Amino acid sequence: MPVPRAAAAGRRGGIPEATVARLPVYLRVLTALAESETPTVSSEALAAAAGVGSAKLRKDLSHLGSYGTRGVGYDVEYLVYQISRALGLTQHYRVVIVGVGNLGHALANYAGFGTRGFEIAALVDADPRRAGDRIGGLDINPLDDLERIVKENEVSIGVIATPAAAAQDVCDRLVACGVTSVLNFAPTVLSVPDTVDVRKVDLSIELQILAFHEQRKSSGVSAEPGAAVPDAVRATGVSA
Amino acid sequence: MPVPRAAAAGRRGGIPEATVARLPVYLRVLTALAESETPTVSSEALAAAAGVGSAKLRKDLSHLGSYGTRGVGYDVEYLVYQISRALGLTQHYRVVIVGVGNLGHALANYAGFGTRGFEIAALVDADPRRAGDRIGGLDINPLDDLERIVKENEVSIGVIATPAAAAQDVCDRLVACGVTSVLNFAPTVLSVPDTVDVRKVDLSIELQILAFHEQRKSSGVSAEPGAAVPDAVRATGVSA
DNA sequence: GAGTGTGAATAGTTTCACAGCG
DNA sequence: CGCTGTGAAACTATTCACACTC
Repeated sequence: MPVPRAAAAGRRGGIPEATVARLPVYLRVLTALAESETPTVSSEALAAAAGVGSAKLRKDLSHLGSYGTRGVGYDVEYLVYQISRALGLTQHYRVVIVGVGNLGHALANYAGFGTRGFEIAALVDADPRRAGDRIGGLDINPLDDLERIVKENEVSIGVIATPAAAAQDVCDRLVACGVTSVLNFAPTVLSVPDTVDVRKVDLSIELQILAFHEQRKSSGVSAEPGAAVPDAVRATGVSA
Repeated sequence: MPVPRAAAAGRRGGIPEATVARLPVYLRVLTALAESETPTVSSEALAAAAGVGSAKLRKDLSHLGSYGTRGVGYDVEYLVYQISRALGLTQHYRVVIVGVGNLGHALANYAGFGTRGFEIAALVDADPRRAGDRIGGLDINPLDDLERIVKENEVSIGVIATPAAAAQDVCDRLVACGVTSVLNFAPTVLSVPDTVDVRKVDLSIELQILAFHEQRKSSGVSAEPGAAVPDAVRATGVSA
């Protein structure tokens, strides 16, 4: 079924999404190993520390290139560098956090933020009473200054930690002044042009997913009895 | 076509993970619709509001049963009920939050927590100076009381918001006293028996994933032949 | 006519298993 | 030998397109 459609495998940029999502985990483990001066790791050991299977790990790394040594494993330092590079962490990204409530506060203080390639350019909040306060060494700016801040600092990533009702508006403003990646903590679906990437982090969704599995454990796993309605409807086609 | 081998003919609990992860989004949109007293929605409208394609939405809902009406759409109230039930939200879950730093503080105040089937049974922190403080109407308990609290309240979900160094230990203790679902905010891979579900929420991983895509935008995206970088989008849907 | 529900086609991901290098 | 790198197989998920119901 030809019509190969050039999957761009192997070529630059052809790293599968699922792999990209795991690279940061490997990177974290490798960084810890580097600090304890471990020179090399096997796929087996690295995979165990990252909580994945070794075959998956090797396949993931194979998308970056051939950086292991057969019979030995991977050089820790070198692999740290290669993964950082693949993720684009050799560049610098400036971030603006909008909304300095409890969550924004937590984010502003989050140490891992500054560590690798990310820099908080500014904190912004709609509440004028908060403007001028400092958190983690950073001033809080009024929302009106958002556009100026983004442009002056060449911010490329916006973090939205506002209430749900404000999120789309803030997002539109960020996008309008050139932000191309958004991390959304507000419980809303944001709509953006498809040149912009949005990732969402949503506590209540995570809890609900856990609830689903939790429920399944407590009720006999065999069937799904449902509450009051006979739901066995599963009309799986007519199966002839 | 290779031999199919004995596939999942049995169809057990049968809702795909990917679907489970989206149901909470649909539920949120539907809840909003219910509040604005909209009686029915089409898959098209609901999908748009949830940010997915309509075919995907219909397929997702079809795993719960046949709850739509052809030519009309879905009854909002009824669908809210069916999704809630499928997710196990008709049951009640008690949650303990361990670690009341900035993030734990934010979580404790998170309104969405109490809303649907979840109840924060207790807050726990290792710092004895914090014990006795109250946040959002809840006392902070010393870490030593963790086991007692979990058992007395029949906690089934543990939320870990401690520093990375403490996370595995806290997790082990939670698991030892019967917690079967864990939501981990600490930047570590937790290891648990496979009877326990862990979901992780990790800010720096999300940022790194965004960085990857960001990098790809700024460097000439050489690998993509057909799709240029049409930027008419720059001006769309914004103003404000 | 409008819009759901679903087989079939396609795309993406994980797992297997082993060839081959150090 | 041990361990990486990788085709091929198995599985999971998305998209298409249309029969069928209201």
